[in-house]
Order: sequence, then C-alpha cells, then structure tokens
Amino acid sequence: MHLRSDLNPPSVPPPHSTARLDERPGLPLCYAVLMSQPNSNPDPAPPSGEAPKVVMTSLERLRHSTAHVLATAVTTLWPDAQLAAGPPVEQGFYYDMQLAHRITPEDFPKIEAEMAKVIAAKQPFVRKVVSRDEAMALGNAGRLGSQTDRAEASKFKLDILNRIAPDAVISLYQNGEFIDLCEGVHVSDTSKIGAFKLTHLSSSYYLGDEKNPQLQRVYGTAFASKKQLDEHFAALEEAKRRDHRKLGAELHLFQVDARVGSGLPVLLPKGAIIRRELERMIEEKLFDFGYHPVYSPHIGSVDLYRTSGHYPFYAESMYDTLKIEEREFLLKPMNCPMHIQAYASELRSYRDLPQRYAEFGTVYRKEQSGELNGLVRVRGFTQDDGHIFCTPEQLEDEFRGCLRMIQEVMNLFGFNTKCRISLRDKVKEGKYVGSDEDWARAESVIRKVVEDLKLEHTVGLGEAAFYGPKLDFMAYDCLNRSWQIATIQVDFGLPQRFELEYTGSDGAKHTPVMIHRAVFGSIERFMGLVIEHFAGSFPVWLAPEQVRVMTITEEQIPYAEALMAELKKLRVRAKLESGRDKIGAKIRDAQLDKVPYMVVIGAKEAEADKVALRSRKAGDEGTLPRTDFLARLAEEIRTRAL
RNA sequence: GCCGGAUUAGCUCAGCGGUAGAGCAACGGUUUCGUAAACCGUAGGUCGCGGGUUCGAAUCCCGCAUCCGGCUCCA
Repeated sequence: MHLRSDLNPPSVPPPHSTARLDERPGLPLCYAVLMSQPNSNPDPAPPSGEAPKVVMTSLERLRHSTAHVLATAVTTLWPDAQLAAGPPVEQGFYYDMQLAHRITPEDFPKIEAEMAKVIAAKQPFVRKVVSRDEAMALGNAGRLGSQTDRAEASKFKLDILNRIAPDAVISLYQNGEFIDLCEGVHVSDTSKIGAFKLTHLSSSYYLGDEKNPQLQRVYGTAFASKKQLDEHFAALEEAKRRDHRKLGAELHLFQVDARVGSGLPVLLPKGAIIRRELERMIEEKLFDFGYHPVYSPHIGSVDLYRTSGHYPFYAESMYDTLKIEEREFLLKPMNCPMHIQAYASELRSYRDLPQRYAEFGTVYRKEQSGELNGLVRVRGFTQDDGHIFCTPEQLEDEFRGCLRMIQEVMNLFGFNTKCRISLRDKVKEGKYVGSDEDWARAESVIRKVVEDLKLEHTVGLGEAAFYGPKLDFMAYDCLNRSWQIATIQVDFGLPQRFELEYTGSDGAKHTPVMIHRAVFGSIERFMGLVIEHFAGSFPVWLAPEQVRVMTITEEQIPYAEALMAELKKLRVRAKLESGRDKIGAKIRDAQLDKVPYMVVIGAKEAEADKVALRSRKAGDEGTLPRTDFLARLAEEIRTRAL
C-alpha cells in the first residue's frame, strides 16, 4: 500500500478527478484523449458536422491541438515517424511516436521553430467523419498521423482503429497536410495556440503495456497566452522549492546515501523527531480506537507468505529468501500474516471480537531503481499497519471506524486527499484470489459506507489488492504527482486461507473477516508529503526545533538560561543562541531554519520578566509576560494546532 | 528494469582541450549590537568511479554508479 496528499502551492492547478478514465481503464487511450484537467468547466465543442462527444476544457482543447501541431512539426522533420497517442495531460500534453531518429532536447528548438511555422500559418483544424473502410484505407497508405502517403502503413493508428468499438463514429482531424485519426476536440485553427513550449522527453510503452514496443514521448505545455505560460513555469519553480528531497537536505531531516543504498533513507536527528511525533499522535489514536499494539519480527518463514498468497504473487518484488538451517525465510514484505498468527494464538469467541492489532511494521520491497524517490518511494519502509478481525456483522462498523480515524488524522494536517474505491478487474484472470460472493460482499460494504457518507470518490478498476477490494486515499506531492497514503481493505480471503476461526453464539465455528488498514500508509512517504505540504515550515508540535531563544547581549544570558530550563521542563524543543552576532543575523538564521517561535531577550525583557516574541508566520508579535508565552506554547503543542 | 538528462568545495553554481574558481557555510580573530546577513583573515576539491583518445582531459569517447524527469510496477 502506498499513498499522497494535497500540497499544491496555490499557483499549481489542483489535482482533478480522473473518474472517467478510472471507470473505463480498458479503453485504448488515445485515438483521442480523455484525461484529467485543470481548470473549470468544459466548453462545448464547436459545431461541425457530427459533433464530437469528447468533453474537454478549453485549456485541454488548446493543448490537444498543440499536440497535433507537435505531430505536424515532427512529421515534417522526420516523415518516417509513426504516431501513437497525443492527449492533453494535467500539466500540458504529449505525443507518443516511433521514429528512427532519437529525439534529444537539442532537437527542441528545431521542432519548436517548425511548430511556430504551423501556428503562424493559421491552419484550420478540420473534422471529418469517415467510414471504417475509408479510415483503414488511409491507414494502410500510411496517411494517418502523417502529411503524405507512405510505404509503411500507419501501424499504431490502424491498431487503435481496430480497438474502437464497431459502432463508434470515426473521425479525422486535418490541419495543413497533416491528417490524424482523432476523436477531437480542437481549437478552430492553429493560431489560437497562444504560447507553448516543449518540456521533456521520456519513453513509454504503446498502450502502456510493457510487452508492447517502446515509444518516444515528447512532452510540452501550452497556454492561451505567453503570460500564462511564464506563470506556469514560475509556479513550477516555486513548487520545486518545497520538494521534500531538497528540504530534507537543507533542514537536515534525512539522507539517502549510496553508501547505505538507494531507496534506504536514514533519518537524521531532526527528521527522527518528526517521525516520532507522527508515531506518538497515531499511538494516541490507536488507544482511542481500541487497538492492541503488537510487535512482529523483520523476517519470517516463507511458508507464511505461501499460505497468504503474497508469495509467489509478488515474488519478483520481494528480496531473495534467506536460508537458516535448511528453512527459508523472507525479509518481511507484509505484516498481515504475522498479525494473523497473533489472532490465531488462542481460541477466539465472538465475545472477543473485534480484535484490533496495530504495529509500526517495517517491510522491505524490491522496488525498481527507476521508481525510487526520496522518502516517498523507498525499499524499506514502515507501515502504520493495522488488522481488524471481526464477525461479518461487525464489518461495516469497523470499516466506518477506520474511515473516521483516517479523517481525524488528515484533518490534523489540513491534507486534502482524494479517495478511490479500488476494485478488481475481472479481465485480469489469475490476479486475484477468493470467491465471487466474497468479493461482492466486500465491495458492497465499501460502497455502502462511501455512499452513506457521501464521500467524493473515483473508482479504480484493477486497483484492488489480490485478496480484496479497498478504499484508498491519495495525496499529492509538490509536482502534483499522486501517491497512495491511507487505505482500508476488506478481506474475506486470508482468514480462510489461514483457517482462522471463532466460536459463535451458536456454539459453531465461524470464519472471521479481516480489515487491513493504514492511515499514513508508509510513515516515510507520509513524512515526505508532510514536508512538502508545510514546505518545511512545520506546525509547532511537529517542528524539530520549536523555539529559539536569542539574546541581544551577553548580559541576558542568565535570564535566557532560566527560560531554557523552563522550556525543557515543559519538554519543549528549544535552542539558545547567545553568540555575538547581531540580533538581525540571529533572526535570519532562525527564520531560515523555519523555527516557529523566536524569543528575543534584551535588557528590557530580562528586567520585566517578559519575552519579545517573534513568530515565523507573523513576524514581530511584541512583548508578553514569560508565563503567558509558556502557556500559549504548551496549549498549541497539546492541541497539535496548525 | 526501460528511455532521456545530470553529476565541479558542505550548499548554490561558473569554467567546457592548456597549471581548479566565486558566493554562502565552516574555522580563527575583532565587534556587545533590538527583529531576515557586522568586519578581517584561514582552510577546504585525485572536477561521481573506471578505462580510452591526446604532448596535455573537469572539458572529447566508452563503460559503471548515483540522482533527476517520464514509462512500467506498487500487496
């Protein structure tokens, strides 16, 4: 399980529901597009013949058209290019293509110059509805996604054509000599594209399938005006400033060092404080919600995971087994089988249920090197994992309890998470275990609770765990990439596989139901997202250094030290700065270290038993009695105020 | 893992075929000062690692490592 939160700087467009896409993941993307999108309301498509059905915002439309302009430029420069898909995406657009020339960033000016010509030519986008046969004929002549007939057929376009529903309307869009198989929608002509820029390159697999050919993907972005384009890049720069990897180094929170290993972060003292505070907060919630803490080891018999089904389901992302006296052990990839053993440690009666177990369980997974990312995607991480064993009758209430706990925690941070019901995709045979009835029962509980609470959500087909459906919560990083954080998973399967039982009021043996749940998901990931959410300016309860006391001259050191002693008694993390720097310099240092409260002690304060308070947020707050300050501070920490 | 890019002092970066540079930080000294930078000085780098080309490589070429952006994966 993995999760993200809403940390967007105001200037970056907020994430947006991807419900349409999620609901129909089987669709071959492109042909047209359908994706998420920034801004506002969809504009109606311009009327032209049989109007396209695609719904797009004006910005998406502009970007989709820019993707066609990119394709036009590319096919001018490299007529052999085979185009695949070119949709708008959250930050701009891309076009996937296959061509002999390897495009590099050095090619961008050349391509952009060619695009500028197309835009200057004011080429109209002309929509034409054609029969399947007409489209096939053009594809076979290499004419789709190109400017001329070619020796080689338009292979990807033909493939897409074959995937389009038999009764679908097939449309082409043409600008200049460039014709593309495309569902629409487009701006009226290329001159409507105000400002654009190619941004980066990557590769992609055709239709997103690893088994398909690898394509070159060119990304760009476009806006109606140069001003908006500039603002977009300025906002991106701003967003990068809150990158947890950058802040992690600047604020000495953590380090990922090759000498330890990729994806294996070491939390430095200041980062460790944040993690401890997060854990303490969760521990209080666990107590409130009636959980029993348990502890389990870092390795366990591979048989445990054979029984659960994790092995060999995920064998390729587990580390190799360790052999100890002829028995095989796994570096723990999941905590649940161990918690299951805790449940099975004694006979259970229905009177004992629900049993709720929780642990900060560290697990290790062989993540692909290209996926590693600071604290948010690592190879060893700690789940704030919990497992609830209950009767089927208790399931719904327990599920609600999990949801409430997640909401309480998210509210503490002001996180704005997105919620997704993750279901299995029945097409993917062999990816799941358990009976259809159990899957249906589990899904209905999730849907019922989500609907009762009117929780805004999307549906992710194929996102379920192999043993059951789940409700996942996503948060967003500084670049608006989504990460899974909290999750609640309903599982009828594992209790059966492990033959768990409880004695019912009827005296007969029954199988309990399990809920797997996590609030942070991965503590490391959550920390990374918290860092970005607050841009390193943590609320007092989380701040590694909560108060910095600074003196104007040496005269005030005794008073300042007495204050430090009091702070220590209150378990406030404070540091005394009594050096010979000017107060301006001391304040600047504290401000750069993002210390929430700065206390300035000069002769006047020492004399009157007061403190001159400066907050990171509001600046100089004037003087107040020492005791008032201490009371305010303690209260803010106790309530975990934002 | 795949495609592309990057890697120069603790940090941010300049240098791009001819003896390694700046600012900040660090360290030493001077300054006792009221809300975001006092002054002077010192030290600090086998230019990611390994090979190659060259009279000569931080600069060019080839491998590898790590990081960054995507892709794929994500119990």
